[in-house]
Amino acid sequence: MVIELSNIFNSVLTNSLFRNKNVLQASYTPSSILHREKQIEIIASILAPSLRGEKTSNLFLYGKTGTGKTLSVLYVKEELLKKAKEINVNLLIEYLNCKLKKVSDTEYRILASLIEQLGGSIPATGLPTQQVYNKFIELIDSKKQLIILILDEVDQIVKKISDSFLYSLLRLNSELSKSQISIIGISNDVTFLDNIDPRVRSSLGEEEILFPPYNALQLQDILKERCHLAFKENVVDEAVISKCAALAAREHGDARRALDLLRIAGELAEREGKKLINLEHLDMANEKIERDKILDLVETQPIQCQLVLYSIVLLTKQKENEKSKVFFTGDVYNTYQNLCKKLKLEVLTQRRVSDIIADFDMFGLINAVVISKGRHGRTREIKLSIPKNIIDKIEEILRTQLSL
DNA sequence: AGGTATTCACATGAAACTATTCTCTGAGTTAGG
DNA sequence: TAACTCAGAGAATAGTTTCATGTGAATACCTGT
Repeated sequence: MVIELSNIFNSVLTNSLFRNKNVLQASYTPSSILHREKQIEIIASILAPSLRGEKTSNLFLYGKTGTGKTLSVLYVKEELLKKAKEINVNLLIEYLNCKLKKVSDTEYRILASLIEQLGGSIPATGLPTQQVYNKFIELIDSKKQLIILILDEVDQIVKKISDSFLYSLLRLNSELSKSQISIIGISNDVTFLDNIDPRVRSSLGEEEILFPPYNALQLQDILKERCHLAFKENVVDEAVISKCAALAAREHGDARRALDLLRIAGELAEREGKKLINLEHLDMANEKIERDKILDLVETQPIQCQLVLYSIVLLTKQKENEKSKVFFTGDVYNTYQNLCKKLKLEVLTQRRVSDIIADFDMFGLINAVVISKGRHGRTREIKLSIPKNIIDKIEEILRTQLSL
């Protein structure tokens, strides 16, 4: 056993296709950012006055995931800091991703983590929020300086806390005497600005920059560049790259997705002991990403939702051999009820189950269309919209999680 | 035959309820002066 | 005495139920030919 294992280890060590896998990870910051020159230029020109010690406009960046928003801001941040140091200006730029679990839940935690980043400390719980505010202000205002606050995924804040928090952040300047603060908001929800307090809107969106999705050609460029660093010579050929770009371009031009795809394809090829990545690996990788996404979603659902899903899976299997392959909300609810009784769980109302079904529809797990069957009422026609092989896997997961 | 009314089986909305989490206050505890 | 800790009251929140209202077309029911 020991020997076999060491064989595996050794083959991984010697046969690796990768030169540096990190390059394909989301956290990696490339030295040059392709196809975002314009955006970076605009960001830089908006933030540039900070080098003269002037307050800059608030800035709002939006665009779909994987379009280089975070990357671009962080790049400008580094460059700005470098320059600021050179000419000796007191400039502080803080980046905070509001989506991180430990951060995002409450106003308190956001402030706390901001304070922590600024070098202060605060107990994890127990203090009144106002006091945390004061401490925050005190910390910022302790000396004359300019602060630029980058809030990644601001939409999360609003979703979880309401926009009043943003409002007070934006108005912070009036409470500061020595220093000044500007805020950069990043969001991948394009409609975000439309449904928030107009006061916040006008003030956060003083300047707005849209990050359009990459097209397939641009993705190719990015991939090529990274491939060079990530893989050894002759591991990836042109066809693979262009296919990879095409796949990702279909997913609203998500560069992160493209890189993941390539990395996973590489890992798969490596595991097979191949010397180069071919198109099949890419397909497998694509499928794997898709599958992982779905399975993850299924696994993290609360138990009642899982039960509803399980009912749907059961019905799908049952209807497989019958003439009419469709079934309706009522059918799902019945099966669900039976399952609940069997498991001695409390039964949710039909109203709720209806909402849960609507949720699954939104996730894309199922396809539910409202139809009218005339005299026989109105209901949803439900279909699982998942490849067959994954359905089995889901059934398995649900069965173990529900201990059926 | 052609038109109207009914009716089903849920969808969809709003409000109320509930259990859990979060915030905040003051009492109690600790430690340093 | 100031700083810290912690329990419990009160507020916020998410998940759910209750109540109310809406909906599209197959079907039942007319109506006049």
